[in-house]
Amino acid sequence: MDSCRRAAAALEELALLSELAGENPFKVRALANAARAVLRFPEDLEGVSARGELTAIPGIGKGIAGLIEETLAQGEPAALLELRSVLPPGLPGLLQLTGLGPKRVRNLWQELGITTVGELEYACRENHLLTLAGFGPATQAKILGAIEFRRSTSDKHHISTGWHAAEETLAILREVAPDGTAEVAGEVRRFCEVISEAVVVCTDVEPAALLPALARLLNDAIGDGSGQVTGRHASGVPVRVVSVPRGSFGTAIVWQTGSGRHLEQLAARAFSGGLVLAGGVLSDASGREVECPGERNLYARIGLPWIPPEIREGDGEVEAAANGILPDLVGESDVLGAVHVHTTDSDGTASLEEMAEAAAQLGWSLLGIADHSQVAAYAHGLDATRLRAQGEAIAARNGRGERPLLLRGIEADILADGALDLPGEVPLDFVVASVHSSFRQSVEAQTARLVRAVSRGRGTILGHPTGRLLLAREGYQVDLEVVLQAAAASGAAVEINAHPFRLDLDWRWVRRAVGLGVPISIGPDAHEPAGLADVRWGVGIARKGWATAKDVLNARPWPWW
DNA sequence: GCCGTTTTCGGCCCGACTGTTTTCAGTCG
Repeated sequence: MDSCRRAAAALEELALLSELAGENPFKVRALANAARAVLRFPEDLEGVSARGELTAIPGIGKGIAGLIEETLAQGEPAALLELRSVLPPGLPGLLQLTGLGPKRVRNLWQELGITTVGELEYACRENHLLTLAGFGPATQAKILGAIEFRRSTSDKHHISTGWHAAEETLAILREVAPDGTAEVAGEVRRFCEVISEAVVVCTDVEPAALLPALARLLNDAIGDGSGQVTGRHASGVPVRVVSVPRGSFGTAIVWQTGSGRHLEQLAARAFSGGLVLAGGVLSDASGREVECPGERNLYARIGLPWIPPEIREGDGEVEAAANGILPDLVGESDVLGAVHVHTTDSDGTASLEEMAEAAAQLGWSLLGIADHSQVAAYAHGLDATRLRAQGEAIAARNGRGERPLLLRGIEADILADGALDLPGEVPLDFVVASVHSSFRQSVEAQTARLVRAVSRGRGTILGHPTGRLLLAREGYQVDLEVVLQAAAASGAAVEINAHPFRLDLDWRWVRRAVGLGVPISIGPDAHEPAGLADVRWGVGIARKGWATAKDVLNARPWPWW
């Protein structure tokens, strides 16, 4: 499989650079298609190549087969090296900015010599872009805004990135101190959608061994001499490791996990009980440390039950804990399955059967299939005929009594007039109403479209209700309060789209939805079998929003079945 | 660059939106 990934990476970069070089767009697409085709190819390419059967793979012809052979033989095709030497290395970075595509990047480079984000920003501030045909003041301002947005978010990371950095750090700590304790803390443990660092607390690590061990994983790792090491994971996430004595672990991990407000409230309770909680240490009146080897010890010392990390935001949880009314949060084991799953019928990489099989392996009893609707032609969206055929395949499978039970759904775009792109009169169990993010209308117009989609009522799930930071562009903004009210009135659900690169529902809105009785639907937006596990981000955010099992659509029988 | 028995040439992914135009190019999903 490694050969597939290498070939796909080479073809993908070739497609990107060819596009910047102004190649025939159809050739560019052929390269990109081929990259996808080999990535999802189930067999190692070395053998296929040896048998001379590369061109049997759909999307691979003589030309691209040659490129793949070059990649297998010498690492990278000559054409890629050639393009890299011709194009400035900063150009692909410019493409990352919203509003800049290959044509404009190429124009900026050739006409103004701009090859880096820094040069582009300078040119915007000096009004140089106005001299280019097709560039006006609005475009220049938009580009400047995109640069500023990127800068303001460059130190923010999606939780999945932080999660992986933390897990790799944990693995190293467990290796160097097999008898010690090491746990994730901080924003990752609180399940913040967007994190700025990954924190791990550990015990029993030889102080002299800590830095060298972590330096294997982290760039620019430095120790502060008191057991704390900081560095940067390859993904860009800053990592901080705090090493403490066993007796201090409970206090330390509470201190490193809670938000500032949560800790303030804990400190206030400690103080009223004659204790001092400060600087990650709990002390008695005489200033002596009160040992707490586990979190429960600390909470118990200040008269509280253990509080789940996800809700340690200082948002009422301390009071609820004191009154014994903490919610019994939904857990991964409560989830019966997932909705919003794609197959090869649209832009997924696995068939209906393969996705169902992967869901069965997770022990799920239901799986909601939601391929794209016809307007999403870029994703090979389904028209009425193909949707009906898929529905029949689903009914046939369900008829054989196989598990999981498959639900017939569709991810339908909300069209410009607010209607859903539903292909004809095809029986469906549910609809994911998905906001087309290229629709950048006023807040009122966007909100009205969502309200109209949600008002279809039961069986409707509102997908992409809002962008969190990673997608927070103007066009996504809607008045969620109005939309949630409409959902509450009509019985529709609101989806936490838990795609690994975005979470489309801020936990504060999850909590509001729970308050209004609007069901939360957890959609992994999985395009491949492994993606089904991404439902964990949805569960985490649901927990963070104080959702219990009864609040989550996927954790209970659907009322409209 | 890939594909195809109605095609070996002429298609290939469509619709909405924005900003720049004054009929359309570029971007996005």
